[in-house]
Amino acid sequence: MAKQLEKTYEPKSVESRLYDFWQNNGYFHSEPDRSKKPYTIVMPPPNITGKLHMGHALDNTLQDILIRFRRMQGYCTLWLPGTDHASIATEEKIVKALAEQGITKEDLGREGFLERAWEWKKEYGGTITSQLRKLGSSCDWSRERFTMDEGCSEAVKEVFVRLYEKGLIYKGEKIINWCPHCKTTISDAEVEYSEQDGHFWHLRYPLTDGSGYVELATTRPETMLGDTAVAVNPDDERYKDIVGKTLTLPLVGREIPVVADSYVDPEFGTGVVKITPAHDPNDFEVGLRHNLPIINVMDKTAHINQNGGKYEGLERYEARKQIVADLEAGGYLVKVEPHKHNVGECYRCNTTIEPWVSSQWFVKMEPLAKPAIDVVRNGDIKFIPERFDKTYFHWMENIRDWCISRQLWWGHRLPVWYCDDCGETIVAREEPTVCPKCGSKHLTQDPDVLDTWFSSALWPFSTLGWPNNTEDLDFFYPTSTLVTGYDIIFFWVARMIFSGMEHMKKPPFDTILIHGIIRDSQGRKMSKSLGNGIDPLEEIDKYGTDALRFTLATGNSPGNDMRYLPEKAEASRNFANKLWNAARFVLMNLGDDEKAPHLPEKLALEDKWVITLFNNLVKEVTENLESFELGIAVQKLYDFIWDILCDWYIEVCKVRLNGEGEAKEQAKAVLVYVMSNTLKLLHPFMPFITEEIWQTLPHDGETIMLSSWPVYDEKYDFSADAADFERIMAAIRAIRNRRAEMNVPPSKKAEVYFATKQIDLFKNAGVFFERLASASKVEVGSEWDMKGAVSIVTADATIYIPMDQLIDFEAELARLKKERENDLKVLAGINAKLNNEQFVSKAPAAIVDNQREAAAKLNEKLALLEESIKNIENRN
RNA sequence: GGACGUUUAGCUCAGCUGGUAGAGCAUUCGCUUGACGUGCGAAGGGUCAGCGGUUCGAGUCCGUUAACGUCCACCA
Repeated sequence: MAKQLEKTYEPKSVESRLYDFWQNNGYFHSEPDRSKKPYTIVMPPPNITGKLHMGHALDNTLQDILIRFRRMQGYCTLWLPGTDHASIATEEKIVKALAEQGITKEDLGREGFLERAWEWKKEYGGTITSQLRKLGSSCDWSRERFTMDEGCSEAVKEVFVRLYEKGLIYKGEKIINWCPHCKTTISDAEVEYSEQDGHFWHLRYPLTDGSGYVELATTRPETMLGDTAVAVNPDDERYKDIVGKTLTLPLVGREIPVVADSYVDPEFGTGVVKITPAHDPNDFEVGLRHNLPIINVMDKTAHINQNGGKYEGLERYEARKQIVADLEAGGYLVKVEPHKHNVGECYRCNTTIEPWVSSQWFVKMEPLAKPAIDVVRNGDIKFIPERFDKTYFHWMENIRDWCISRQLWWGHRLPVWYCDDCGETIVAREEPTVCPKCGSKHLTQDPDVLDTWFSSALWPFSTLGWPNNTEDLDFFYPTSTLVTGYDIIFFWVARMIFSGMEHMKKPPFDTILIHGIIRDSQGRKMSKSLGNGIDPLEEIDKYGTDALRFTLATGNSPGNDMRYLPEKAEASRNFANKLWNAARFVLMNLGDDEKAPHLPEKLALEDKWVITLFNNLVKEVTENLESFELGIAVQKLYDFIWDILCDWYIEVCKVRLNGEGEAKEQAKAVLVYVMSNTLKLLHPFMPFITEEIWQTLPHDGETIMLSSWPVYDEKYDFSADAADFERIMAAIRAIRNRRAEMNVPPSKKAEVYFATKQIDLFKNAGVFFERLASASKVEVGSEWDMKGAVSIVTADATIYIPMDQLIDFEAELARLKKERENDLKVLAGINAKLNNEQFVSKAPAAIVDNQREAAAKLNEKLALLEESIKNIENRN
């Protein structure tokens, strides 16, 4: 015996050792190799604040499967890893940590704070990447990048300056989404809407001339402090007379005009809308059209500011209470109704967003969106599944300018300076020393940083060296496949596409493989607040990395969510163990000096059968992987390994392995060949166990991960032999089936007689019936007179087992009749088709032939069945 | 208000370009068959949500209805 494996597979003793082996030998590393085609994946960079969760596990498992597959296929593969600085999330974490020490970030100052932040990054930023290693991720760690490293920062600056110079980045006084908790702007994409129970406060605003009042309704009464008009629809007859008049704003006393604007829906409410340009996006638009003043009544923590008069200093909801009370006291409140409405919240902290007018930096989207739409529309970039292109188009076609400035410290600072003397704005790659306009040396850099997604949008090329013309960039860009969840299509995917088109003039990737999210066993989203998250590292600890990966890949189809059930991981663990034991069996039968996997000259029938199936498997799995049907591929591997290889092939091989001589050598060779090549197919999914086994089997090369991917070969298609072996299998199954029905234990052997036209085939298979169908003796002839024996009818033979005493003849008769009834039903169906001229003339010939054959076989079988029934009925 | 997704065995889910349904788990029966009880052999269980259509033929294509879910949207 050459080598021995433990009885059960122990992932822990294998995984870290093999990962180190791969890494230390540089197997993950990649250099441009012009003799090969490139296959590139850039890893969606996890946040440095992150801890590995199921989403990461799925995302990276899928990427690793694709990369390992292509690497074995002979591509020059690069999987480029990295992390994201996650501006808001990280800053918040550090602020919290500081708070525990009683320090605010202002105490430290910008410099001091950033120093802390970098220290924090150094300490915790590597957590997630070390966890990714536990998953077996075969990325090129020597190329690990960080969105705020020198190169990425240079790319960010370059992009900012270029877009500014093209007029695609501008500064503007606009209404933006303000998070009073994070104290920064966020982009439209970062606002999440949720329906909430609120109120409709009906107010009356008196006309200044004393001729009455108008009634209107609002969900946010506190914003009235900033009202600068009231609007009605220009076609609304009811209010024709008051357009142009002024109202006196209650509590404030300001005179505000009544304006006519088609934005107002006369059917809704009273048809009158209060206009607060500073605190509502629609009102802001109306304000622009009518030249209304913008009165900002809130500060950045959503407290009323000095423009709010006596309400100054009140928090917005406190102010709401006060104002409603005062309105009521003043007779301005008509009524209050309950009202459900959509409230925008910050996607990071869930604080209600305050629309706010302020001066911010924007990316002009329309010119960028167009090429990004085209490249998906013309098929140069494909979503898998396709349906996500609809989502993408809808978003891209309706996109508004992207607010990119953030009032934070952790992130890429805007490369923008202002002249203290003349107010000139200077946008430059390098810090300017003098104002180009007035020559002043007093320049101040804009304090804001950029939206985190601004840098990740550049990820596919900034990580390859852009803006420099590097060899990497030239070879590996455009990248190949982007693997990510549908939840960040807008945040990230869309922005990478327009960035790639704008700066590289080429799409950043050709395929976007979209996956869903992993839910808990009840179908709920895993979340911190629910505490229902499942830690992938714990699952790895329990079942092994391969089992987790296998679980995530199985039964998962692109774009769809998936529930994580521990039972699935257990099943995967069992599968790994099954494979392990199959390998143990093979090894047990090998000598010390086995040759590398090869096929012998002479092959037995069962060899041809398994080789044919394996050859087909190679073809199918390869096709599935190439078309991103990973779940289907892994299912086929599971079925092949468990059902074909273990349950059948190994079992029939035992016959030869227990003997000696050439037959034994053949069986060994085929076993090693099939096993070792199957391991290759499985390797992308279960990298550790396959490597561990492959190494103990005879092999060429250092590692399975660099071995060559099996290729379909026509000369290994022995379909006819395979079909013959299937006839034997069918007979074995039929015998087992009948014995089970009759409750005969396997230990009770019995003689078996075959009446068949294929005498040689069944004669040669005699040993299989002895081994797998509890036969004590096998006789084959063209017919047998076996009255009283149990008879079993298959398409190719009638099988008699003389176990008279075990038979309940009545039950047996009933069973046979039921079988006959079933077969007749099926036959009737087939005949109906064959008698249908339409079917015969219109269906493909192969299908028709197939049905004719099936009918002929059934007829034969029915004749045999009929005979068996008669035999029992006439037994005396 | 739009758009999309899901609805297949008790549970969780596969099912690619249409040819009379599959897996895992669960259930029932039998098994120390020298790789594996994390196993072996066998069984039961589905009008593929409803209706209509296209087709020789539909879980698979089209329309429609219902339930659930997701995303998008400026109705104060």
